[in-house]
Amino acid sequence: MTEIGRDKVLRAALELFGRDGVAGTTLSRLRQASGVSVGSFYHHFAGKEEVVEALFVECIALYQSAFVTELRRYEDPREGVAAVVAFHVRWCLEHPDRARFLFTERPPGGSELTERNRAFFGEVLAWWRTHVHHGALPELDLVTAFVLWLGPAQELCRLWLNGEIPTPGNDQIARLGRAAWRALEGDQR
Amino acid sequence: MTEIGRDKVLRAALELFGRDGVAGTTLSRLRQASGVSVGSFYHHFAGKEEVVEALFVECIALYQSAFVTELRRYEDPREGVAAVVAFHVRWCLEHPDRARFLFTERPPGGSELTERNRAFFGEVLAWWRTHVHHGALPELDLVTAFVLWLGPAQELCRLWLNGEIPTPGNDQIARLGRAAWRALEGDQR
DNA sequence: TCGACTTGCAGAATATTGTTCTGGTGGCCC
DNA sequence: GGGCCACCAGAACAATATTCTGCAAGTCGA
Repeated sequence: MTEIGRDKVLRAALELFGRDGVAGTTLSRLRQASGVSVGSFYHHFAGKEEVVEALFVECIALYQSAFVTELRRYEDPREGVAAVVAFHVRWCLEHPDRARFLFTERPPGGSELTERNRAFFGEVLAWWRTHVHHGALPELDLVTAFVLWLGPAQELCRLWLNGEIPTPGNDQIARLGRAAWRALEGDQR
Repeated sequence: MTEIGRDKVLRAALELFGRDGVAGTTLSRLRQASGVSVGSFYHHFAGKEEVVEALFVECIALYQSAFVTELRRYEDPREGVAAVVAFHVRWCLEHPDRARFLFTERPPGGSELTERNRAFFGEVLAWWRTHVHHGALPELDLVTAFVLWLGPAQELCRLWLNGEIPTPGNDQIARLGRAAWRALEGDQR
């Protein structure tokens, strides 16, 4: 398990991709920042694109696992919905590099990614359904529910990550949580 | 006003950037697709990045002007809010190349862009305020209002543009419009 | 009408960046 | 030891982006 070189690249990539974007990061700078030779780099990765994909998987795994952990803490759907909205924003604020990379770069297509997404949505859906069953949440299709739930928070984060708005405050985050609940609760299929 | 070469590049870039992304579009393909020589290209643009910026400005100008036109058609705030949500999604469906470029690429920093954005938000804000004044809409700060209003639609479009979900249907769009209204209306500063 | 000047263009030459190739450690197993 | 393998080094090469030199057609004032 001696993945020292590989990990060095990924750590450096996280910072460089976050700051300068994937396109703005040259391979030599990435190598320079990670202290890795050409040969070593291509030993671990097929190319730049594979670094993107690996990093994407790593970041999204972190995000999704924290997301699910947070979600599971809540029995009450109203609390859960608001909590996850707050979680999303706070996660972006606490991991700006990872978030910028995840949410402002075009996602790569890799199959591991779709696999993880499937699992993730499965978890969320399970939580959702238990509450639908009890009549607390409407039976929206998952996509609609998802965008109503997290779309505003996501858009807010993107604006912040792009430097277009100041850091969101607690009251603003709370407002998004309450609004998400109203948006979700009111509609019936 | 003989911008023939320049325009040929922009038209080709729209298609190529939309399909393959900025990073995936090489300069030679862009030149080949637009039938423009190296010299001609660099006569009109300082480099690839400037093409991105010019195209971005062009696309966002189209989008924003259509947005404002649509918005102005509505006196009733509830109708206006829902109509603009629908407009946003339909605009993406009707101009997938432009939308993909605008909403899935990292926005460039140019000053003309911030200028246009300022003007645009000014227009929207004006509409918003007239209704706040009449008590029909809450006095949210513009950012919060904006993400609540269009965040879900925007996220839905992004998912579609990335090929992750099927084409949104009319009922789904209408639902987002009604939900946006509930999200906005309920909250007071 | 001349000629300085500009705009738009062509393509060779060059610089920058990404990828492949050849090889060299050092550990591990037989 | 010798074959094998993960890891690494860096020269060589390929692809891509950018600069440079020059040319043709307009235009504008003297």
